Amino acid sequence: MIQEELRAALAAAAVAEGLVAPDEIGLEQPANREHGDWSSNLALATSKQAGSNPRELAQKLIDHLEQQGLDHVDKIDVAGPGFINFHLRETWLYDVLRHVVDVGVDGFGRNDLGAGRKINVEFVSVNPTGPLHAGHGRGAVYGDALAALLEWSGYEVTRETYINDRGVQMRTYADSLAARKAGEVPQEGGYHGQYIIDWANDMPDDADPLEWGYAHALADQREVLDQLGITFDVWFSEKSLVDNGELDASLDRLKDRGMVFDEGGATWLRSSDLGDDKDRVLVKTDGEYTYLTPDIAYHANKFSRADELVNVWGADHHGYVARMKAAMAALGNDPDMLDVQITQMVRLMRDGEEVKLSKRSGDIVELREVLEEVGVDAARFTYLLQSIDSQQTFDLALAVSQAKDNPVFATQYAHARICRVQAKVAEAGIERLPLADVDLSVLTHEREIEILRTLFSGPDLVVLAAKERAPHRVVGWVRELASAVHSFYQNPDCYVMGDGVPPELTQARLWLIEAARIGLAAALGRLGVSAPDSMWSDEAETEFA
RNA sequence: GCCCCCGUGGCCAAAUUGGAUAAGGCAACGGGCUUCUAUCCCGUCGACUGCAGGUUCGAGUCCUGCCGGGGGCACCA
Repeated sequence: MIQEELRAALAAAAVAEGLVAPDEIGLEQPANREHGDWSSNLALATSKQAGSNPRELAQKLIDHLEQQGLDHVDKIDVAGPGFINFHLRETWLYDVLRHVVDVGVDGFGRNDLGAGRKINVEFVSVNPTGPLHAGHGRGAVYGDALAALLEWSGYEVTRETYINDRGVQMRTYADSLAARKAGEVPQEGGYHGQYIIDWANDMPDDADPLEWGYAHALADQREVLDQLGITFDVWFSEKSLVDNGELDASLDRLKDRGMVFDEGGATWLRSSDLGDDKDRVLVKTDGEYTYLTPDIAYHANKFSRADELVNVWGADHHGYVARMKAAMAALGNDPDMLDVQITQMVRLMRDGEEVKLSKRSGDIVELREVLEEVGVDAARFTYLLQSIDSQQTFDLALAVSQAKDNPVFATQYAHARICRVQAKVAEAGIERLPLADVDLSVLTHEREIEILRTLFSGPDLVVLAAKERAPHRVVGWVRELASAVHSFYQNPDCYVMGDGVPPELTQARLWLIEAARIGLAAALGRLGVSAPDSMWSDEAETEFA
């Protein structure tokens, strides 16, 4: 593609000028179009070693570049402090269009960043002691979208969740169910939610509260995750690690490596030697393990199956990161291969009012209720709108509104509009000719060029988003593409067919919107959001007509 | 007290990970459109990027110290 050619040309120019070119030559698409289509900071980055001022150096480099007779390049100039700006002919964007059509929805954005490395993405991982809440939805959708993004980028991905199916919380939960079943109030520190009362009512008299409660909670969580379109490759049981001796084995390994000591009747991990603020208890004085201990065995297990680990944790677990990394280092794993992503909190709003409690139960709002109110597409898209580093406001009313300020609607609508135009054109008996037979050089309108430029930036953005573990960047991109499509669609000078639109232009525009459709469908698909052919059901359509 | 995240026009926010003149949306103001099936399109107004230093050719972005908001600091999970 064009940027490789330009990079190679810049590298050659640097050599010709007697400079050592940086490993990665800076080349980007400037925000301001007056600065050309591509811009390099090569002269700025090397002016020191050249011992000359950046603008003069840039001009010398340009002299070398101009001798190379580069494809698509119209002119090259120096700007600002010493940027080298390439102004291209539109022909390079027609190559972009052909490429997008060639790779299609499945191939668009696909890249080899991961080079087949195995990566394990662990998310959700909540106690099987109750339903998933609205807040859990963010981590769930983020983890799933991140996994898809990594698959897109050439990783071999395992989607995994960890079930804390043993220990104090499970017993407390079972006791709370039993208490409600007996018509009593759960003890201090027990589970007091409305759902415990409901579930206790459903529990058969002869059921074991621990087993029944576990199965019920798990089934409940799984049902909602299924609705959300999230499927795990592995549901990993904490209990299994204890039962099969893996936990003791990892504890022994820590002891053998001298990372453990006894004090005050408890067993401690020397985590303070490895970056944690303090040492941590592994085995309590009562002989019970802390939460950390099986989790260490679990992470060791994951490292035996994958090259890299990603954990998606809620903000309330951030204090736990340092000790887990320390534990991995203590076991001889590379703590840098454990990447913990912390999701900040979600505030639910409806029409400007904060929603704290469930309408149905009066408890915390369940994820199920969010899905019922806004649907899967809107829920997924909305959860993914912002970086997980910042707190989120999720407006339920906005997520279902059919207006352009609803990002989900606007984005899906762009896809639907393209489909409607394609259908309309087909109905008119106009057939789309093979791309090779179509002259794309008639695509010169600003709106057309904007779509092509956005499409071009997609694949690079996918790589960046995968590196940053930031699916919201893909959301931002697809919104931008949708916006470019709407502007094109709305502009009377850009009609695909109709009076005054020459057949050649119709043909070129049909391919243009098909390329845009591919970009939209590819990105939405990876985010787990549908790309509809129409925004309105058949009934509504009839009504409107 | 210590740790993590955030702080960008009146409000919600983006910024190619250190680039040029800091996107876009809401609201306000001024025009226009009624379509290839949909509540739109174009323009104007509005920002010492929380504060103070530092590094750099260049800082919203990196470093230090403050201020403000949220979350966390268990032999709970």
